[in-house]
Amino acid sequence: MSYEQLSIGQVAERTGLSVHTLRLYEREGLLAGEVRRDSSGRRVYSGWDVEWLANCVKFRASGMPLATIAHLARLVRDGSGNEAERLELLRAHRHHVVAQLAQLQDCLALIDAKVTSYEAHLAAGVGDPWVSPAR
Amino acid sequence: MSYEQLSIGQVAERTGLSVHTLRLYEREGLLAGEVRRDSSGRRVYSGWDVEWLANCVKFRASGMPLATIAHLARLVRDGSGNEAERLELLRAHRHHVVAQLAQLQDCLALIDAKVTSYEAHLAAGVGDPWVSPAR
DNA sequence: CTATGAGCTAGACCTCGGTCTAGGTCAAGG
DNA sequence: CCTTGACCTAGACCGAGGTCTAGCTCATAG
Repeated sequence: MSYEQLSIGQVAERTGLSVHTLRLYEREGLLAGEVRRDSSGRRVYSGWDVEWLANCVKFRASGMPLATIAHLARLVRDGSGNEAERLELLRAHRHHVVAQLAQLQDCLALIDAKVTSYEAHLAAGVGDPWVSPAR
Repeated sequence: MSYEQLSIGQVAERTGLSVHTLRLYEREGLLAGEVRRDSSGRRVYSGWDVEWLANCVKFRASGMPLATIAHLARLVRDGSGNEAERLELLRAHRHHVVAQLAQLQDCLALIDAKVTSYEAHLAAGVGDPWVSPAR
């Protein structure tokens, strides 16, 4: 089984992150497998690194701070024996995500109410649905 | 009908924002009704302002930038005649929120998969479900 | 009369997450 | 040989969104 050998530019392309950001993430300890270097010091990523980074992108998109991802990465890097801690971390983030979902649903309901009322307003010429009371 | 007269501290209490943040929001133009002042220059908020701010909080929680909220506030402040623009702005944000919901769902699926696999791992002692391949 | 507490302004400061620059190394191609 | 382009490091810079400080004005309570 031969591992893919990817340059930072290729990884940037497939993860959607910039090369700058990839180097930042590495400095911040987000990578779960230490990055090897070729003979002239350039980073060599594996396909597995790309998968891990794709997960990082999702974690970021769901509001996980870099420090937390770094924490998780360290646990994974440290190998077996801390699975309970990883699970705990994931569950904590899960709670966070579920809370965000609820908030977004809530906001969506507000928007939909306003949109509906503006549509009615525009169609029928009824009063401004979001007006400050005269004072 | 008598309007409520609220101090900045009371508004902070009921919106969950700090007084600092309330003043920031005002400077940034997020308020849809200009804030009056009492005889000695202190801000006097109405119940309507609090409602508006509660909406702002939801917008913020769903990722709307301050500048966009300020834009919406300006439209509302300017009064009738720009309802179509407000509607457009709300619809744009709605799209944004829906996209975020999808991303969060996606992330939730990832987390749930990992959580499930860690639980199985911990219960049964099977292999580390998130291990870097040996290399 | 004075001390306390809430509010005021202007502006400094902070964190987070990127983004970009300067100045250098290296390999391949014309 | 020389240019081009991708990569390297270290570190500056940036925008967003808050948060806090200094120094002031008031009103109320003791």
